Amino acid sequence: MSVTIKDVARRAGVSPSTVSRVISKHPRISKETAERVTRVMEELGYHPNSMAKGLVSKATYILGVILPRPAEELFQNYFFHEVLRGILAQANRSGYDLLIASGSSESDELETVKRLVRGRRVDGIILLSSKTKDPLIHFLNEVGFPFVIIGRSPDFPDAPTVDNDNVQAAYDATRHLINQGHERIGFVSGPQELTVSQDRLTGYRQAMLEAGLSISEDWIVEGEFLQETGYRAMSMLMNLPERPTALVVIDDIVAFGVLHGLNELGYSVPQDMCLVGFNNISLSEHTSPPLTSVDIGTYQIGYMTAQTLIKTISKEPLHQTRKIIPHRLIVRGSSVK
Amino acid sequence: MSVTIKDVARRAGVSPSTVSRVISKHPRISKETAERVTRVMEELGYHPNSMAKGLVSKATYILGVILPRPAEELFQNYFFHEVLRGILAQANRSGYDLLIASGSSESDELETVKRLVRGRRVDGIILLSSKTKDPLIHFLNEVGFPFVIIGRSPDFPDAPTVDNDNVQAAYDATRHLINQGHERIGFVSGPQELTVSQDRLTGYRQAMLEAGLSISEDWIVEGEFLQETGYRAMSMLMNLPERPTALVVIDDIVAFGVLHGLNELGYSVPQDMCLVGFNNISLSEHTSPPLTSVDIGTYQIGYMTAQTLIKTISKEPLHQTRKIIPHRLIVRGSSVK
DNA sequence: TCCCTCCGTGCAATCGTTACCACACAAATG
DNA sequence: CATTTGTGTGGTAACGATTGCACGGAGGGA
Repeated sequence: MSVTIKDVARRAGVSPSTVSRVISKHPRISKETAERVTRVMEELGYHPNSMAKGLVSKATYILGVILPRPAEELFQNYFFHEVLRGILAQANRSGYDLLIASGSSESDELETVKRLVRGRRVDGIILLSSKTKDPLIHFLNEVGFPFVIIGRSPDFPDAPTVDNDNVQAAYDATRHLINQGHERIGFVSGPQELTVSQDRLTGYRQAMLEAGLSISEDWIVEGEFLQETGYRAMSMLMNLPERPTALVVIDDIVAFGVLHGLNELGYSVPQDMCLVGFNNISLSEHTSPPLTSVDIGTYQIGYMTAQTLIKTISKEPLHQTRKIIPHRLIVRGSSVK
Repeated sequence: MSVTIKDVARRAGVSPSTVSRVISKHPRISKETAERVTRVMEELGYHPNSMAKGLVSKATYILGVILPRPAEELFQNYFFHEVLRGILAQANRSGYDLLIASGSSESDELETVKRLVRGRRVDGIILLSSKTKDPLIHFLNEVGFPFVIIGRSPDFPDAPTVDNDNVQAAYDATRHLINQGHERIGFVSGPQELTVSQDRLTGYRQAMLEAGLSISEDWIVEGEFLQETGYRAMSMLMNLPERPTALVVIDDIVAFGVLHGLNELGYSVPQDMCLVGFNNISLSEHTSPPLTSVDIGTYQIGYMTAQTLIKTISKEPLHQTRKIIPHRLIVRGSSVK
């Protein structure tokens, strides 16, 4: 049916082994033969059968990406998309394809990963979210399969990860608000079990403590990565007797919800409330007022993750198992009067 | 190394053929054997090697998704993401995985597709964008490889596609504005070569014509799927001597740019300008004012596309090669005074 | 009782590559 | 000139599954 290595061999007047050697650039092949074979391959439109190749070489040149489950409602659209672009770019550069998968429940997800690993469908796995007590990490760690986590996992300190210094990032964001003269600063968080929520909350507390400012626990609202969370948080916070004058918000999307709610109630940003978000998604530049946000180098996270995974697969030593991508506070209208 | 069908066979006291038959639910296998083998498979944590399987069966159970090139700057983040979720859901339900790929240039992209097809890396391909004179469609059509286009391709009317009735959708959006009493209505478009731009423009013109309203060509601005386009279009349109009082905007993202620009210049929506967008992304509910938008059933598009492709792969006849997903106008504050 | 049919299972070829081993021949060494 | 070293290539056995063919035994009909 389709053109195989044998067809090329016959047409070029050599053996299949020789063709295989030409493809893998074996040193002991004569220049003339190599050229002739290459020409024939192009003539016939030959491409090696990936499965035959994979069967013998035990490599698929596919990286698996496990998406967070939509069911958990913590699907960070915009963040995820940028990360994926970064992963894809680096994977392609290194000759890898990307297989994306998800599960509809935790056990389903684990089953999927087992299938991918045991069925040799991918050479390595990228986990896009990291929570504490993650059974996926546990499994991958146990069977010794190459994987990289985006974020960090306190339960498996040796697992390779790519992450921001989220504590420092939140510290910087909070510090920025303190520098503007704010004393009552609130924090709108994501789901507790995610390390990113925990870390940013820590950074916020640190900055407040260091500045000698006290935190009312009413100022800390937990939710999900959705505008609804921001909207709801806003109405709770604005009804407090002693309400904050500024907010650090876990994600720009959530901050949009806050902004919208404030607008609706006739409050003005930054006069009545200052806002700082995270992720610096492209829309943040185009709200009214534009949103101050911590740029966490989302694309670069993806890029670096793929690179780390590929190194792990080819058994190159990693000089550091925990890579930190630098962040940068982008100050815009939502936080300066 | 890893557990194979032979290990299972040995442990269960049967031949590898029998194990294979148990897996594929061959009818002529005794119930007892089937149960015993199944138990052993679970005990050993056996998963069939996907490449050995694929080599002989000539099926990979992988669908390829070709992303639009970022270089073209027509990467519709939010649209794409929802579609992908739909594709993924349906693919998983049918036992398929998803491989995503893109190219950095047109020829690179074609090369990637050739590699996927000829190298038997995927069983079928989904094209996420459809433009006129698309070399990918030409190639896939020529070699007779299963594929489905999201959108439509005027050059290949027989190719299976999943699409909206974009002419009608834009007609409805425009009609809605006309019903509100507007007479000078503008249109902010995406790249000309995309069929979606062409179709929506057609629908807009149709509605205007039918209502006996004349269109000034100054009211039609072409750009890309970016906020910048909206921002720029807005400033051009507001400087016209006879400026429109309402706009149909090709995508919500672009409409955000318009909205932001208007806010910045102190114009108010909907008093000074009414807006209708497309795609009804989740943020549209949370702008100030909330954005009226045509919901095109993005998730369902993905879902249906995967379903159609899988049918094509298994050579089931399609009762219709061109599937239309219904749209729905969601009226919000940006278009009613 | 004999033959035919059907059921459950094993044997062996096959899918398209890779990689080890062998071999012919040329060049270099003593 | 004999021997070693090296170069370019072919033959063949894997890799881990599927599948057509064959075969022994049980059951049913004549």
